Amino acid sequence: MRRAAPATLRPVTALPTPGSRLPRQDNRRLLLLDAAARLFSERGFHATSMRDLARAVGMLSGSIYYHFESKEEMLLAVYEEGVRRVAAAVEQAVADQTEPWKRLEAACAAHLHGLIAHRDYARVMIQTSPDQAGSASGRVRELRRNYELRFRQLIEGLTLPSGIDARYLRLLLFGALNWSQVWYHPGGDPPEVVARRFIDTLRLPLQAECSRGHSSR
Amino acid sequence: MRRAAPATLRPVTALPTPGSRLPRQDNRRLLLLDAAARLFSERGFHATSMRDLARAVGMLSGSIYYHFESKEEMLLAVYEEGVRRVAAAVEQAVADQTEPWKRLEAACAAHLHGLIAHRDYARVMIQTSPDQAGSASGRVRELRRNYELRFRQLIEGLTLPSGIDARYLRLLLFGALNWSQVWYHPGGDPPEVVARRFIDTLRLPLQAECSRGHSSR
Amino acid sequence: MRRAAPATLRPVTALPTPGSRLPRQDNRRLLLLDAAARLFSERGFHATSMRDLARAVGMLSGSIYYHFESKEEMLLAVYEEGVRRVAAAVEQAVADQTEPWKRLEAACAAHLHGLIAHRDYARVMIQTSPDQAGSASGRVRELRRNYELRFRQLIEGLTLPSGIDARYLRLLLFGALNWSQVWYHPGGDPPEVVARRFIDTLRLPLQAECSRGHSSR
Amino acid sequence: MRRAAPATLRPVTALPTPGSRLPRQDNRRLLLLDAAARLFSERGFHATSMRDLARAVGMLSGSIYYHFESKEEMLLAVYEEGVRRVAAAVEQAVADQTEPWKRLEAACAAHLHGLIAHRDYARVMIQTSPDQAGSASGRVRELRRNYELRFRQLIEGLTLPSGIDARYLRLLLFGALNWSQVWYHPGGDPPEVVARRFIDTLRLPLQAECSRGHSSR
DNA sequence: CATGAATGAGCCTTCATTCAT
DNA sequence: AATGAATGAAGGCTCATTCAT
Repeated sequence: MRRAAPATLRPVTALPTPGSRLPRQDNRRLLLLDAAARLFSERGFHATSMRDLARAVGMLSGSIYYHFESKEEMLLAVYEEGVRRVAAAVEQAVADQTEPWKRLEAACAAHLHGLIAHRDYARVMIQTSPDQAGSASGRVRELRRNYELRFRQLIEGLTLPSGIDARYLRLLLFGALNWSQVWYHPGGDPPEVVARRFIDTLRLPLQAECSRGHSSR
Repeated sequence: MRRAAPATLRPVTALPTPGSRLPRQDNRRLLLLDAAARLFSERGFHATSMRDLARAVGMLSGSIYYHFESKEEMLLAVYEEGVRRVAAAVEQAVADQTEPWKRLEAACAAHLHGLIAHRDYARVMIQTSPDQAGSASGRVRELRRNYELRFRQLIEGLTLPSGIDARYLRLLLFGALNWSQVWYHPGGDPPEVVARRFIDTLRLPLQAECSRGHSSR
Repeated sequence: MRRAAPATLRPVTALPTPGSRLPRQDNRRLLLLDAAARLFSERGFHATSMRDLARAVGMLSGSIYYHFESKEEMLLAVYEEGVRRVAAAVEQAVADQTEPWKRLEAACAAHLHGLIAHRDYARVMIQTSPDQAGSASGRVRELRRNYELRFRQLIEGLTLPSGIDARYLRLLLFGALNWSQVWYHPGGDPPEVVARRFIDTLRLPLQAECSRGHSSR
Repeated sequence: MRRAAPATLRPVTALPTPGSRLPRQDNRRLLLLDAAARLFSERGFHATSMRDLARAVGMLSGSIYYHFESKEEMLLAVYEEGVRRVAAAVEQAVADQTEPWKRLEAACAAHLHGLIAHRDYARVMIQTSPDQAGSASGRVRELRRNYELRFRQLIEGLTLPSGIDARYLRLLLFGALNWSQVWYHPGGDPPEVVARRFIDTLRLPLQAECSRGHSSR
């Protein structure tokens, strides 16, 4: 390999099928990506040095540059991998449902589950604001918007009582979900439960209100 | 080190009592604190250098050490000032109300308003996780807990329908409010409106549900 | 001093008048410049590290950056100082003469003397081609052209026999003079002698030819 | 290290003898040598990396080491090839002439022509001073002296007017010729013209002076 | 012949911090 | 209160080179 293609184009999470000969092609890049996700999420991007990253995978700092062009490229790769993983889970979860509230709940659960299951990647994804991503800020902004679009669509699919603004519902929900990274710690309720509680807090009353609103008119 | 009294013990934002003269002594410290809040919030703590801070107030980097013991002390000072400002606003807003939902709404509005009015300080406050605060991590954790306690109390004062968990309601709300820093930009709805929308999304249905629950029993 | 002004604007070579209080203001910058001239000329720009330079004046590599913005700025400063010194000597030498060939000879002697007396600066000046000066290439080109202009003028002042091209005479002479850095070593003929020999090789016959040409026509 | 036969012992530029096949063995070495000549001459030895060289011929940096033992060996090989090419041309040009001034003129023209025709090699040759050639400094010095010897002999063959020093004539001429690399650019006068102009500037008057000197004695 | 992957030293530069003045 | 000058460690990155495959 002359220059590593962007992570997102490869099935990075695909486990090698047992008998396959897909050797360890690029396992170091993956190792590095995992280390980067972990250290960036724990200490922050700027507080993590290339030497830290190298040490974490047992190589020398210069060797990283065989796999990544720069530290910033690593950040972007982590970010993209994070988005990729969570978005894929959400997409799949939504596909199994048809009822709008169920779809939203499934998406929330998958999103939350993703934030927790891929905690390192997700924290980088959430904490890296476009402004701080340097030359990758455009790409980061694009990835963010794309991902949010999914939730926008799901919420637009709901029937809401008058007086409830879909935009604020989305912001409320999205904020609440993402903030979970601040307080969630393994050992608490599993993500599915958290998601259901959140949705219940909003859905039951909203749906009720909505039905009453309809029937009373 | 020369002098540098502890930042947190002084009422740095206190307006001069009518007859007093502005405490000339330390207007540079305030300038520095503002610059730190702004730069830390824009670029992040690690991406801001002491030279940047010095340049922002027109001094040389070494001179900062007359006012602050270290860069980390500056971070903590910004953090504390942020908490101080927002907490004071919330406390005052709550004091004006007696009805539980009104109290919560007022607190949310004040919190949101604080996040926006003191944007620089608040962003530092929200983005600085205890883990990343180095030796100040204990103090940061303490400040966070204290502040959250206020919201915990306000929510415990509500009468909620069965099936709605107070804790998740708090997490939902708190997350939603704090996440506003990601999407809020001046020129959109003013904080009072945002707060009302958020509360409405939750309160009206919840209250209704709750009343029905009460009346049907 | 906040940021060092370019070397050429200051009377860097002026010895402090005995009683003056001009302290040692910036003596480190001068020391560094001398070291840079020496090392750049001995080993070449790229083969000299900032650590080498720092060691040569007894400081640490980072400290250099208080005096110079970058390594390239040092190169340019050496180059400019070299041009400044040699050009000043040439200018003064020319001023003492009126007869065209004498003026040229004086200029050559001063140029050669300059190359030898300020050997380190001059070698940097001669070996640094604009292409290799990076972002300073424009400035280098400009300095070169300015300096050459002086010789162009001096040669245009000569009366030459037909068939002798002033341009090639200039190139011949200028090349011969500058090439002296390759072969000159202290202990050989002093620069004045070298200059006289060069000029004699060209002048006597050219002048003779020229007179004959005139008289025979 | 793998193999890398010494560069200098092979007639690298030899055209294939009519019936022979092009020595397929080492066309990559030639390619590399050309690339090295070009890049070393354009950017300088230290500013050219092995990666640059590898990229220029479409291989990876490690692969160079099959053809050359080290970067310095490449420099020496370019240097030697440069000397070889120019010296061969000079030798052949001189062989065609018998009259001393004609021989010198032919040598100058061939030298100049060589500097221009093999510009990349020649610039490396001229810019690489023995001091900067590291462990190859001895070899470089030897090559330089040998080449200069030819010109020394040609000039000693001239009859010069008294007062003209053969040594300074040589230095003048050699410097002037070599300096052409600084100012020569393709599109100007062809090398033959430049050489004739230079020689004319010196010869005609010198010869005239000399004849007069002879006839008047 | 060449590659892929790594090494380890070294590069230029920036950093937070110190301290005499 | 602040500056000028420096420190020493660390930063991201590039380098020539190696070597199993």
